[in-house]
Amino acid sequence: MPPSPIPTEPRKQPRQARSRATVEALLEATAQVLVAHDYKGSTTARIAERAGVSIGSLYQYFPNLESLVAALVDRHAQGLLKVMDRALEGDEAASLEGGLRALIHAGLDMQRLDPALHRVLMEQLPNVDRLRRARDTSRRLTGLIEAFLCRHASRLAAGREPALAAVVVETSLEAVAHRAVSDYPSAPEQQRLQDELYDLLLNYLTGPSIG
Amino acid sequence: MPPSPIPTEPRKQPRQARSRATVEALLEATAQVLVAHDYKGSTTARIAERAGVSIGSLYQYFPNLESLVAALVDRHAQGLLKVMDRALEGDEAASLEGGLRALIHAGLDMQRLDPALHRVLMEQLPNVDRLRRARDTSRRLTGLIEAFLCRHASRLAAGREPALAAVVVETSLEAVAHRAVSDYPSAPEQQRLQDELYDLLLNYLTGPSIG
DNA sequence: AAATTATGCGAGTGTTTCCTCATATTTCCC
DNA sequence: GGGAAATATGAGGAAACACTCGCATAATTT
Repeated sequence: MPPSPIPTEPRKQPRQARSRATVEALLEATAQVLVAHDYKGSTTARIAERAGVSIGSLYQYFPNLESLVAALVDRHAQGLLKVMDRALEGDEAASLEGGLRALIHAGLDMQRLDPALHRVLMEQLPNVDRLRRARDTSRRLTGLIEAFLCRHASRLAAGREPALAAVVVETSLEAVAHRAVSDYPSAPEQQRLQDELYDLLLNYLTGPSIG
Repeated sequence: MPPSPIPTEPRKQPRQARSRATVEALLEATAQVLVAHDYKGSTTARIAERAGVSIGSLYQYFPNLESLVAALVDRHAQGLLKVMDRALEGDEAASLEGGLRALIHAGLDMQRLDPALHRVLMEQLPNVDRLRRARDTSRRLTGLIEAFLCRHASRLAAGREPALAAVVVETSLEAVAHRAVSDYPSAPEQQRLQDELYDLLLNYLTGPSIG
């Protein structure tokens, strides 16, 4: 039996500055508790306590725990898209090589924004939510990359389809960046992995297409 | 505050055939419940019920819920390593190209063994356990790949270090295979992604090293 | 400054969960 | 066949949980 549909719409909008601060504190506390205790250990009581707010106030703005997490996911995804968009629309992206460098830099930044939070959000959310929202941002991310590749279609290897290549690039970029940040914390190690990532993607895009 | 240390050692060994069947049923039920309800919804009562066993019996062999999941993780990891090992020790791996094909095939098989279970185990486990165990198998997987690359060191691009390359190969292989299986269920789509993956890895290993 | 609206509070309710323990049944071994 | 060891049982204690509701306080409006 798949999990039942859970309402994730916010209960009401904060109107005064005071309540906007409360909502903000709740979101921040949710992030912290999520990181500290995993999804399963994240309880409404803990979140309210961390936010310095009463349980009642929490339920004033969020109908349930899931909606709080959903709001956090949305905000985080917004940040990711902004980072990636800036990278692919900047001057550096005029050349394929420059764009790739910017892309990799952005990929690492995405992980570094709040690596622990990123991890929990990507990995631990209940599947319903996670699949819908995460896949949606992932798709939009892939779309951005595809547009970038199309702009440099002449540089791509013969037979390398931008749509498919974008999926490959996005997936391996995120995975290697993730691993670099979480498994190789030292700066020089990260730099070497970053260089390898550049080789990986550039050779793939411009190298011979065998498939 | 990081999650507290939780004992995950099995409580006692089953001696008779009957109890070995009980333990087996519990593990199988854990897998099923985990897939059906996510980690957060997986309760001891549900697992025992699914296994056709009483709660008491569950606690006879496992000190807590986490230890059950840990046992399942170990068993699954064992399977993954076996699949990968067979691929890299077979005749196909005599050439770099053949080995790569076998590697990719194994990577996809790893996902396909029990994709839903694989997913939950990879994504939803509490961090303590997950980090320790998953990272360990990941490291051993990387080790297998590194050994394979060393055997074909003469084919690698100048400056391509096997140890570092193995990390890149393992990470992107797993990520793209994961995505192929879970996002592109149709056979032809998976085949195309498989071909792209081959290009990605081969061009990376043998193509020019810019870094 | 009174009335109205927005916000904040937290003890309490009903449920779910983990896990124990006293007891019953089965298997083993002499 | 009989005693000992292994295994199975499930009611129930204790704690944790999500969420409500009646009331207090603060801000805004009139």
